[in-house]
Amino acid sequence: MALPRQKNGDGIDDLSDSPTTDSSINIYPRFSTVVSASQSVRAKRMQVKNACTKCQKACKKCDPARPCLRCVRYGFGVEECLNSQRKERRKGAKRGPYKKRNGRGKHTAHSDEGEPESESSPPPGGSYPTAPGADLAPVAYTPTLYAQYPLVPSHTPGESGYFHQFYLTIAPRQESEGSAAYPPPPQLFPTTFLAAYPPPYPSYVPQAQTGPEGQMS
DNA sequence: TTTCTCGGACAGTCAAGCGC
DNA sequence: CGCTTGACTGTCCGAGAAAA
Repeated sequence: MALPRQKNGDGIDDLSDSPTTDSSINIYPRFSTVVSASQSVRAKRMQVKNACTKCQKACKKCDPARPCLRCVRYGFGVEECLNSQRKERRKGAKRGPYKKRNGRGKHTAHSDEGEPESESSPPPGGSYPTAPGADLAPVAYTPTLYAQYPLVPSHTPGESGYFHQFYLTIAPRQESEGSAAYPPPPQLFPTTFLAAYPPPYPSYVPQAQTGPEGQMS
């Protein structure tokens, strides 16, 4: 990476760093492509477009909300959780002649080898498959539930705020299929999140699948 | 044991170059 | 002029170090 690092980081760690964190639960997405438990291939990593200055300095995962979850965890407010500034791109750099590749196709910088673009890639909006066997599924929070939490103000002028989004990573299945074989449900949120947004929460009622995506408006 | 630091892999962006 | 390529820049994983 190209950023100059400063020794006096903000001293903040990532939510998922601690070895005590239940690794079967992520409160925001890490990888865009869902990989079944039987596959050992790692999915493509997701990145936010613009990390906040705190996460950037600490080289830690950020999320689009402001304050981001990491800042929420450490008690930073909107005033401190600021978008980092991006450098202007250099123009006029000369390049040598292009090497020809075998075969044609869409942008192949990252997909030359391996299977072709599969339908399992989420659409640009960031929806996740909910088909049986999927390891990552959106929690079907209703607007009612979202309304329990503070609206995250948008930094884009004219754009209204939005809610934090949460996704659950389902733990790998046991060998023996069947509902009885699932381990007991893990704690839904890390204690740090619970401290920031204490219960009670309305109980989650699974909704009938009406489409490929969870219901959220 | 927990928190912090940071090297480097990975991902996204976009202008130069290419070919129709 | 649209598509491809690859340089450039940002994000953040994950391992090791430091602190409590």
